[in-house]
Amino acid sequence: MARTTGSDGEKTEAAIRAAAADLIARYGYEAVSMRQLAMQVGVQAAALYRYFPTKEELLFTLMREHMEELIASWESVAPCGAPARRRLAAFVRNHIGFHIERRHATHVSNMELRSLSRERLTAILRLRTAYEKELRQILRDGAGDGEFQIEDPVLTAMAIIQMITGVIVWFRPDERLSVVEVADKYHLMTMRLVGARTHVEEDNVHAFDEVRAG
Amino acid sequence: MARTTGSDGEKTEAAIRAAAADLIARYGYEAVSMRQLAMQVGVQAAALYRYFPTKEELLFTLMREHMEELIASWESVAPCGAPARRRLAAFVRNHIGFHIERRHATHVSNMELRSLSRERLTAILRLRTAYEKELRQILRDGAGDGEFQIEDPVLTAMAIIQMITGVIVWFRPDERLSVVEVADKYHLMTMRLVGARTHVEEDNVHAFDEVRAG
DNA sequence: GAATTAATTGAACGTTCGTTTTATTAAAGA
DNA sequence: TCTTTAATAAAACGAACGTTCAATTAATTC
Repeated sequence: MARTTGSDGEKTEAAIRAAAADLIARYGYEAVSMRQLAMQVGVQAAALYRYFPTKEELLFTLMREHMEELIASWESVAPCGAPARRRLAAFVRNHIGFHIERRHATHVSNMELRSLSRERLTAILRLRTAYEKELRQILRDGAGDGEFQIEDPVLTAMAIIQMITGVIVWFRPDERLSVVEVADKYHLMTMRLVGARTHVEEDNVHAFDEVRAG
Repeated sequence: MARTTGSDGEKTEAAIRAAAADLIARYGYEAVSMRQLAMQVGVQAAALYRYFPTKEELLFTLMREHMEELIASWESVAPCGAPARRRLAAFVRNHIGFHIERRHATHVSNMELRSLSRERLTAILRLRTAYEKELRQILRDGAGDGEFQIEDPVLTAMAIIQMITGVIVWFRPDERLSVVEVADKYHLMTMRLVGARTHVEEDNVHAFDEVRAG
């Protein structure tokens, strides 16, 4: 056998990415073999090497693109000139919406850092740090304005990120809470956490919800 | 060669546990081979099978004992009759202290659930749920008393656990913050998160700090 | 319709995996 | 001291791993 009828490089590559994110999120990078991945895609293992030179390069591609898309997503909704509490609201809501939408890819990006080589790990961490700096700046601005009560913006940023990223561990679609409801609750908890004195409703731009629900 | 001079079963088993927690935390369960583990211990791979029948049983033992010790640790410091805000303080401080002291084992327990068989996974999740229920009850009690402002105790418990467990991702000893300082900061953030109105200082039993610093 | 390119198969490579078996030596007990 | 038991080494097992290569066929181009 050789080339199959209806075969298409673009479709195959997309199928590989999707299957890889799914399998790696579920079983872990090391536990998933190239043969298992190929079977999920519906091809032989050798066919994967037409699209990705090594297994690790495939992992790296998934993680890098996920992080780039996360940053792009934030840049597209960030209310730059707005007060800190509104920017924080937008950050939390975008983060939760993005991560719930891409649970598999997020799981991979969060869990498989140790499977990357030094240089590739550095590249991913650079992206992650850039993203986290956005939150730190919001917290610092809010603390400076007196909107927030924060002694340690770096530690608080860590705590918030871990809290709002943790949603993917337990959230399952079609359960008691919708994405918007979950985002609402985390938004409220975040505002309390940073000691914001204003009402949450005022800060809710609903930009994310409108776009995603659209 | 065969039995080596000075060899001792108890010491070897302890060395295997320590090396396994260290290596698995760093590289992941699937990525660590029995030969690699044996080399770290200073024995041949076959010797490991005198102490653990399979690789997975070794992983399971590490995770189960870690969870049991976590629960025992909480039971030893839990101020049962105390008001909710003091119990919450004790919970957060014990959790952070315990997890920082056992970063490797915690990492394993949090990251390697997917490498367990069905039955073993169930056993670990049962322990984890039992622990989380303690926190949920504290939140419910506090909400009932009016000490806390919480609409969704289950979701809030998840958020708090993820936040305070996340400390092991970034915390390194010998850096700018001590364990007690980190616990202080997380305690304060948690109290804000649950909408506690009282001052944090009153709720701080310092039991954990005294025991560990002793 | 012939030539070229794109996409894939099937078989094979050497390596490493978890695990088992057997033999061997140190320590403990009589 | 002799016997027994505890602890380990050394070698080997079949299976699975990531990856490569040559052959083969579908789609595209001329």
